[in-house]
Amino acid sequence: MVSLKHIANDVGVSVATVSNALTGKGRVSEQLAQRIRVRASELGYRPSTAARALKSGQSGILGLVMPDLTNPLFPRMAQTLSIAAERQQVGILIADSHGSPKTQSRALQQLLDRGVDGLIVVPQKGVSPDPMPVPVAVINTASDPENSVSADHVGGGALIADHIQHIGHRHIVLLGGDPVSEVQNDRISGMLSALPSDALVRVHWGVGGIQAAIAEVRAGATAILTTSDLIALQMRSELIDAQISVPEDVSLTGFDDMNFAPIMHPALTTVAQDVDTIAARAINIICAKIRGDTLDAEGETVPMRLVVRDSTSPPKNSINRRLS
Amino acid sequence: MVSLKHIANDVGVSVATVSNALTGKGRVSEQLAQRIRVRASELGYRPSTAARALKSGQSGILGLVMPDLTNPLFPRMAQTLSIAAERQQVGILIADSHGSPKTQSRALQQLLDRGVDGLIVVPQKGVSPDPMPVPVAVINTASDPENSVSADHVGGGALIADHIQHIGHRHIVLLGGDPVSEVQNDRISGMLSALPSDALVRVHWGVGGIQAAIAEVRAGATAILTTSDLIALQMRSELIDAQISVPEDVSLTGFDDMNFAPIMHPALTTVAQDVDTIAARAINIICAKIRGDTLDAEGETVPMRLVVRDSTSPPKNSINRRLS
DNA sequence: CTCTCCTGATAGAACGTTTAATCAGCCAAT
DNA sequence: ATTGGCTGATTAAACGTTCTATCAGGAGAG
Repeated sequence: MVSLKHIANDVGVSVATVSNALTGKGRVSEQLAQRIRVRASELGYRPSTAARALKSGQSGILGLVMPDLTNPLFPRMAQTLSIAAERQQVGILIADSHGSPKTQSRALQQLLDRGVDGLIVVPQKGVSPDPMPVPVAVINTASDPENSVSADHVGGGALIADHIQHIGHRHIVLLGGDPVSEVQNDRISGMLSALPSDALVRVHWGVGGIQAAIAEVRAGATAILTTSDLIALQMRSELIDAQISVPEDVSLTGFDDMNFAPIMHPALTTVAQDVDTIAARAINIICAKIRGDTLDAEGETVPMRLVVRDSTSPPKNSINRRLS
Repeated sequence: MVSLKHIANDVGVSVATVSNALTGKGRVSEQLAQRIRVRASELGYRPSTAARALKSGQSGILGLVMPDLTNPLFPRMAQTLSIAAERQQVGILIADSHGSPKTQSRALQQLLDRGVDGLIVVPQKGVSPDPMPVPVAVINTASDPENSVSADHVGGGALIADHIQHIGHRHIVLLGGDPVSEVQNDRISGMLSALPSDALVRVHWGVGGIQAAIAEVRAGATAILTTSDLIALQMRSELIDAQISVPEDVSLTGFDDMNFAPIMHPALTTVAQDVDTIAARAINIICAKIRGDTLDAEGETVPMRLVVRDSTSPPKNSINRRLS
């Protein structure tokens, strides 16, 4: 391990001068600085982050807490975060909160003990984290717009519902996974807001909802809007069993544009979260707070993007309905 | 930030005594130690990892480098690693190498600069990392059995091929994604090894392989064995278009047991990596090396597990074949 | 009574970096 | 000729922890 002292001895100057030369902070003649820089790189000098952290009180590390690392959005989130973090010269320490609020706060504590400079938290359903001694950015929660960055789930729901009503559907099933989830509720309410008042709309939840949806289709529903690609995939399976074809008999949509959505059969119409923007914005919020900057109204939600594929089409009997 | 010095002043002893009392290393009378511990916890003392790292030269942090964080195995890997790491009191710093060997070595360098104590690397296809100044555990590479832990891809291939031949298939297509991938080659060769010599076997690769497989099915093939669930899903789509039903007309298998495999239609027969064991073993290797322990022959591969679901069945004409 | 041994506690250095304070020269201005 | 200002470099302290060496004091042995 080659330290400032080694370089200092080697070049024949003091440690402080070496430090100044390398960081460009103090007063060093340009030629000496040059000589030091060259020698440092020759010796393969790497500054000790531990020493820096100790002296400055900043570790240059951010903590990332997710409720469930197997959440399909985690990979993309992690990737974008790590790229954005790399650009800002900070590292990302991950922690899993295994879905339970208790382990969430334990995970937070662990990260704090590791000396993270800030936290990025995707909170449990309905659990907002306690006030923390370091800056926090919360993802996918609209509760505290100051610290949070979230996809516009309501807008996304509206987007896809508008697409569906626009191509002529009037008897529609909305299918959610878990009524406790704030995110899923937002999506459903967004859908509801975009559907015309003359439409016949039914909302179902959970596993039982899938069978209910099939019954609804038998009763004339022409579209099923789910709050997750996973639910859509499951629904698709049941529809095959029930001999109902997509999109001829019924249109089907997902949510999140997961990896398998484009290669489903038919390719799934869905709505994509702009994970990149969300992650980048979260990093920005955190870094700005750490530097003490006042950030200018980053609180808005990030719009979602409609991805129309093959699982939606006008209802086969839409013309009849319009004539009636 | 409350430090040893605060506690020392508060209790009226020296810093060294406080340190000894809390770590239990020096010689402190039990009653004094008790008093110090109580006071420390009252003041909410948290040892500074930075100072510890500086003094000891160990950061207590492991680096995890993956070729692509959107890889579907990453979440489970990250989750298990983070749990195992938590148990061993170490943190996990993630880095993405975006698929390119160049950024892989940059990512490694970045982690080293952050002072990680060890590295867990899932290397690029065919790229083995340079010798490193810290212990390294390589995942899914059989090249260096000393440092590496890998799923038994060959065995997994054999497992699924054996299942297929066992239920009567004799005309079989093997479908790989990328012939450059060592992992996929292992899987294919495992399949080949388990198929009886009287079977008619064809191997196809890449996107063109999907159409080739369909042609093969038209020519009498009764099973398609892919090297990835994603390929299987894609194949499934094309089979629907081609009016070929699964598993009645053709059996289909995947690899990896990804999240969507059980909810595909029909639910996909596949082979699961024991990610938990792999991750735990990687952590063990790293921690043992860091402590300087000699580890006892952990080099073996981790067996895979066959998951039989609904996408495989005996070929409809298997009886005819057996009679002939 | 002195010497040694043991226990319980302390002083102080060290890890590598940053930074405020200081200092030696040198030139110009009073 | 003393003062003041400037440049280029150094000294030393500090961050919080660990750990070796040291020390005070009491007990026991000679």
